[in-house]
Amino acid sequence: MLHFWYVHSMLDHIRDKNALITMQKAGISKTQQRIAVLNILSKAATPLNISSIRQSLQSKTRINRVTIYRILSLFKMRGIIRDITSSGISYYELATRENPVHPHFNCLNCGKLSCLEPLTFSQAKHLFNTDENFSIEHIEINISGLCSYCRNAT
Amino acid sequence: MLHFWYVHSMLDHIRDKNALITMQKAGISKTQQRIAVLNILSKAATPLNISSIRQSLQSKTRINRVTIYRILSLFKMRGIIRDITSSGISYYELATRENPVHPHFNCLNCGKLSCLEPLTFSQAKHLFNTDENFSIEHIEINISGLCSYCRNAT
DNA sequence: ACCAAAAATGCAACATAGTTGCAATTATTT
DNA sequence: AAATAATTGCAACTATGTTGCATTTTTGGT
Ligand SMILES: [Mn+2]
Ligand SMILES: [Mn+2]
Ligand SMILES: [Zn+2]
Ligand SMILES: [Zn+2]
Repeated sequence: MLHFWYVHSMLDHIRDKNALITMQKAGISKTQQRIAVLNILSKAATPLNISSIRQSLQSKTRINRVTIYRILSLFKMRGIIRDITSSGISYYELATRENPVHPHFNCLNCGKLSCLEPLTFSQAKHLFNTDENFSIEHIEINISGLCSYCRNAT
Repeated sequence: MLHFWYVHSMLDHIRDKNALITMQKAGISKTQQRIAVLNILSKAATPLNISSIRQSLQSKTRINRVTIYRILSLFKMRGIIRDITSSGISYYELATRENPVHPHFNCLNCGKLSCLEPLTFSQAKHLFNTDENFSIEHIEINISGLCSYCRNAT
């Protein structure tokens, strides 16, 4: 019989190792706090905001509020994560090769942020009449409405 | 000879009248503070954030910080204005028939927010593989990079 | 494994955005 | 013009985000 806790701790172990490799590659020190933040983001199914990250963290690692901001800022600079600001709130998600920039859907009822299928940069760029003199560096698309759960739970 | 100040005060007068008509139509009380906020937004060439609105206001009308939030919130509810949240900051612009929802460009250097040509809702909606069970209510597109001024001023 | 240097964290203090309850003021209605 | 209804100002509060500096942890060399 396969024990749930066993599989779980095994996955955690793999994640820890991946976290270390990521930081190795980025050339930054491997601290307890950074590993913890990275693990939470890699476990997450959707982008997380600061308060979600904080909640997930405080049950495991002792970590200061300021430290989380500094870690997220560093990770972003190094291209390890990217942030999405939807309706004024910053969310964070892993930025890997397999996970390119994509639009997001924000449920107006439950607040959940979901990832949508990616649009290629050129696809998106083609849409905007920027024959103008803007040099586009980033395109952020946030869609809002009701998620399937909230729509059916009237 | 045409006097600058004369044309200016004439335009101000027209704006005041328009503001009153707008609030009449919306069925809300016509207060000094609301007229002031509406005039600032109708004068603006680009969407304004709270601090810009506050700065423009304090030279003319005495108005409390909280009141501005309440007015903007009311105007938004009544469809008089719409807000754009680009990189975590809320901006406000007039929402008229002649000015439909459109993408915005945020200069990463000078921070200025510019309005881009509108995309029709169906055009935009067509882009996203939302054969999924989301009901789309709003599509927000924020593009960032360098504006012409900042790009040429290297 | 140990030590010094470098880097990261924790803490306190601060800044700004945004919200709420309630009393004072202003707008609307009669 | 007075009564009523609505709006505003004020104080207090929450949440997010930033900075300087002392303490702790990590790193790299021995
Ligand atoms: Mn995503
Ligand atoms: Mn605009
Ligand atoms: Zn929902
Ligand atoms: Zn610029």
